[in-house]
Amino acid sequence: MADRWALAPAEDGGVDVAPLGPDGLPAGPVLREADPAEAVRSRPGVTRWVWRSTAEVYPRLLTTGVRVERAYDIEAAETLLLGHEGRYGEPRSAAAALARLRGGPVPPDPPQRPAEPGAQSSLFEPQGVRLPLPDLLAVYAEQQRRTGATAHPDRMRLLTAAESAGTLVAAEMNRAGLPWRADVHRAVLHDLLGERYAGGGEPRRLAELADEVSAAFGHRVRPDLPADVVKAFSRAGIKITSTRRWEIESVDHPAVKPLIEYKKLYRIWVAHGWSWLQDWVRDGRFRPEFLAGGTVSGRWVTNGGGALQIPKVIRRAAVADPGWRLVVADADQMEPRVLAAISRDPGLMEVAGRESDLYQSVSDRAFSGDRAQAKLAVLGAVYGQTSGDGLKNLAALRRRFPRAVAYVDEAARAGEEGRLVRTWLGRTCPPAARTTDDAAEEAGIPDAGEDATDGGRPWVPGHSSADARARGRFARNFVVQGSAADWALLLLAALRRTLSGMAAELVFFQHDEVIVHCPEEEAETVAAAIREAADLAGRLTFGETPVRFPFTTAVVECYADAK
DNA sequence: AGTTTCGGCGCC
DNA sequence: AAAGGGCGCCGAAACT
Repeated sequence: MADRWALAPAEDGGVDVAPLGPDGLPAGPVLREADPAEAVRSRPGVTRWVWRSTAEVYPRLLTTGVRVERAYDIEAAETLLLGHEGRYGEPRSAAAALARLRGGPVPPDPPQRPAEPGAQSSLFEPQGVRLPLPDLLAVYAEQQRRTGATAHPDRMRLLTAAESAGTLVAAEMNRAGLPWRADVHRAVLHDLLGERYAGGGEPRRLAELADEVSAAFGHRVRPDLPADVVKAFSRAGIKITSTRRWEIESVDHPAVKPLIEYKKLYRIWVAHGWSWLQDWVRDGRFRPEFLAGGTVSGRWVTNGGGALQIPKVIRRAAVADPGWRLVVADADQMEPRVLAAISRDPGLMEVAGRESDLYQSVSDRAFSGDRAQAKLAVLGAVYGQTSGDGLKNLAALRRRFPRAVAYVDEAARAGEEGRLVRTWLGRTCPPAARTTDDAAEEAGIPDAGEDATDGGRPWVPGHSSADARARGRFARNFVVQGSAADWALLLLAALRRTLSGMAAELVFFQHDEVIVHCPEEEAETVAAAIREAADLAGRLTFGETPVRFPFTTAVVECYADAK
């Protein structure tokens, strides 16, 4: 039996399936199956299912307990391929890809569905435009051809496979949910915010803090209204341009302390308070909807629930089931390790080849042991800091790690000039909006796989506009953040494979952090599996380099105890 | 009245 | 010490 099959839902609730040959072309007749789950279950030898969209097919399979080993998500691949071809903005549905292939009118992508609190059903609504299997196969064959036409077909194949694996993990995590104790959450809220008053107004503690702020100003001020606060400070003879915390903190006024406390608690109340609990927690699970590849950099997003922004104090409510544990693992100093791997800077690779604290090692070499300065310098280089101490420290970083800094400088320059910038595997940063004439004269695309350095000559944002500089910072950050996202996908894929025979489940993923929910006796195996997956992902993503990707792993009952 | 943008802050 | 990159979320403000 072919190890690769294609699958497309049919209009009668069944599915069409067809075997594919090694070349990706159909290797047998299209078969109609009445039961989608049975169609998959009865073909255990299939190692990769090719389908339009994991979100269309997989949630339903999971409800019947059917999992697949690998997938190829045609629409995820289309997004990556269009980006790589410099065609960001073109519709990326399979139907659009077919229209481009056949020369018909290209349908626009359907509008994104907004988040619906608690609507698990949304996972089972048809998403996007269904395509008959033969059409799907035509699009797939064309994608294979386009993949082969990229500068590094092997990397692009790895990227589309990794992104597809990500869609499987996301669907499985959406189904599993993060173990969540509503009673603990309520206790935390009561502890922080006090009693709720009838009528849905502010809880007691917020009302008290608002009164304190008003008392400090000598008149009624609503701390949740920035305009009100700016006006109140102005009346008190203090000029502020915003009510951001860092700006207010430097002000000497008795209203500052209760105001900052108010803002902190207000945030928890509106974003992760009682209504959040009502909306997003059911049956002991927090169920956000993870969306793999939701951003151009490849980072995931969640639809609803703010799952990637859970405040630390609220993590107290994420508690393993009785007899189970949470294995919480986050990558140590991911950004500089990724920068070392993509820039191939010898000094930084050597430092990143150790598992010990990388910022400490960098500071020993370039900052006389001042770890905080070293960290700021590295993050400043990655984020494109333009002023302050970070800039000064950047010079020290550049002296010791010239190739690493030159690498992000070159990405920034390319971004400013509107050229395409790619991650190591070929995920591509959208260039600034420009005319098709501009696009036509594109040449010399910098590629993470090429030597992109220029001898370490500092790059300075010269006479470019503020807009161009912003694009430069975006591109500078993209090569690191995007390559990190690529690596994280490979990590998830490897970990998912290891866990497939166990009771353990991946339940959370946040850029450089994973949580696995597992029986206590599996915890150490899981922790080891994460470490192995991280190193495997490093080798697969970036090739053979000395760079290591260590994790800090904690086996806990409660998420809040992990750090 | 309904929709979009803004300000601010949470996480990485 | 200063205010760089990404995202989502909420209510208020600013619109149509």
